[in-house]
Amino acid sequence: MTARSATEALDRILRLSMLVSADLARYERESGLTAARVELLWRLAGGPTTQRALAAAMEVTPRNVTGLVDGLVASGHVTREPHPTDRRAILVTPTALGSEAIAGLRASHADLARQLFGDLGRDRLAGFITLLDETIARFSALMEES
Amino acid sequence: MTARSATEALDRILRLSMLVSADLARYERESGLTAARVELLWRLAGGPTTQRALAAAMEVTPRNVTGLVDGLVASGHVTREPHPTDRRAILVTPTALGSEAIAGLRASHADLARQLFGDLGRDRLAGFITLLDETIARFSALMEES
DNA sequence: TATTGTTATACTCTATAACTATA
DNA sequence: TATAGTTATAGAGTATAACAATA
Repeated sequence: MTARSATEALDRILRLSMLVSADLARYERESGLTAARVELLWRLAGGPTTQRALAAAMEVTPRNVTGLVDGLVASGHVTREPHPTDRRAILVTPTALGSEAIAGLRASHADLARQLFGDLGRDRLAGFITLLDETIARFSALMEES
Repeated sequence: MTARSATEALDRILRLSMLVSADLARYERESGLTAARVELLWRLAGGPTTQRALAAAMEVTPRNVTGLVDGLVASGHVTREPHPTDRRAILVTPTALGSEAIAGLRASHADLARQLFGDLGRDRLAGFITLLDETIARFSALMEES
């Protein structure tokens, strides 16, 4: 049995990241949405949201959100509604089409999880999640250092 | 002990993907290169390459490669050299600066792997790699279906 | 005829800076 | 004075289509 190296593990993580990206790209093609617009829609799941809050959540400039919302308004996924108490602000609000897209995202996510891990077995799944959590914790700590 | 769900595992994978992206973004800031240019440089590790081959490898249009190479020529990372036998073709060739950047990428990769998995222990590391390989295999199969 | 790379054009995401309307 | 959003401007990545030079 060959000893496995740390680099081999990192290579696997990178490969999985690429697969996740490819899967997202597939969803984009099918839905006609782009990654940034999907992310914005995803963040509307909790209800109508101001552009300022979206910019903060997405870690992007307010100007950028203006453009993304323009696109989603044009495609019919959201509308700009007046804020009930603050006349400066706008509530980005999903339309029926937008809500359907969000529901589709959730369903697609759950389906992928089932197909990837549905047959894994309880104990191995728990062990895998533990290892992933440890990796995430170390990675996060490294990112915060720099 | 709570039963862990497939969705929890997929959420971890997505979180790790985001961390990988963030780490790449950090490298971009430090090096002054962009993700697409880093990927192109990375693919020059095997030696000078035609733009056509780069476009095929990166799954991107030839026109796009023209722009990326323009940028890397301007930053001094590569030069365009004539192909020895095909006068239509160009060999994108790393400069000393470009080769240094590629070496830096490799070093940074190895360092990250050591910091993430260096203390994991032989058996747990081997088990983790096995789980990751299984996940990659299932994911790849799913992507090829669609 | 087919291939390599470029020019022309266009769309999206991203950023900074200046500005308007409102708080 | 501070905040929410827009206009103006710019750069990077991406794409298609038409074209020149070469194979």
